[in-house]
Amino acid sequence: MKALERLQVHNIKPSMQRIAIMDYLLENYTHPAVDEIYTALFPKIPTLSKTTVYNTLKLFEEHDAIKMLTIDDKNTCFDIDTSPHAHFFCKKCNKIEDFNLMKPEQLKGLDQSNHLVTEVHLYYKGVCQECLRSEE
Amino acid sequence: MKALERLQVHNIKPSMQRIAIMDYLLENYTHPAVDEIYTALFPKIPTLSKTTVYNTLKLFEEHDAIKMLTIDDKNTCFDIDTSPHAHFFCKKCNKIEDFNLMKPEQLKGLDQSNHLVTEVHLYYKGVCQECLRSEE
DNA sequence: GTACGTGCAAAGAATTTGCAGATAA
DNA sequence: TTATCTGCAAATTCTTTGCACGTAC
Repeated sequence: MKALERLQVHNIKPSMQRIAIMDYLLENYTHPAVDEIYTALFPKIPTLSKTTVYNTLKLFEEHDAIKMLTIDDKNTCFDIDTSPHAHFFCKKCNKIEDFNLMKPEQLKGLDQSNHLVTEVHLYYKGVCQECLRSEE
Repeated sequence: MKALERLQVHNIKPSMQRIAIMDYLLENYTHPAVDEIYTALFPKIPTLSKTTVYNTLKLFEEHDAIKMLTIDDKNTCFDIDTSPHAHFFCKKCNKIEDFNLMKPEQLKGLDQSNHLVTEVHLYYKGVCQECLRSEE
């Protein structure tokens, strides 16, 4: 899917910067943080500012075009794949990879992809009962 | 389990501050962030500094006495329960609750605890194949 | 006395905000 | 025109670092 098309599908008004950022996300499945995107695009768009990257990613997320990942406590990362899937975070090189859901016996220890899995984190997000009530 | 005992089990040399912080974690299953712990303990220990809270939590984590949670991108939280379990993060009040593992049909939508689950995040952490090789 | 623990102040890094100029419908 | 988009600079927040003092064995 082309960047422009994807913006339109999610009701995001296109601009040069937005297309470039969406394009980067579509071409690079590296779950990039703000700085990676900024550094990659700056040579092509020398007027680009980090503020715009922040603004744009926030906008994309609000329109459900991307998903925010809070795996790495140093950097917020973004995923163009919004469907439910798991991730693997290497605590040494800090890279995030997509990961197939694993069977319980594969958790912890060495899995078939030869990564050493030491931690499993499962989070749900949403709105709790109390907050739902107070919204009425 | 008493705080002192838990420190000893994990080979952490006790001190007044360490006991107080461990005690707070054992008494409050709120998955507190640094600031919550600091604010709660400061009245009792007026000389306490945030640096010490940071140092202590880092030390606890290194000794596997607590687990760091990177759910909320604003605040790193800590969990005294190091066994594998799921969490629920309310995007409105920012509270983190323990959550039983849910069946797939309960994911997304309203579960039996009446929280509105809108996102499911599953992360694995560890060391990737490349980094394992370069360690040899 | 030596090693370790604590805490201040400063530095550093990630992110947000305010605002003014640029751009587009 | 009129609303929206962009980007600079400053502010804010979270976290780390350097260092000196204090404490304990």
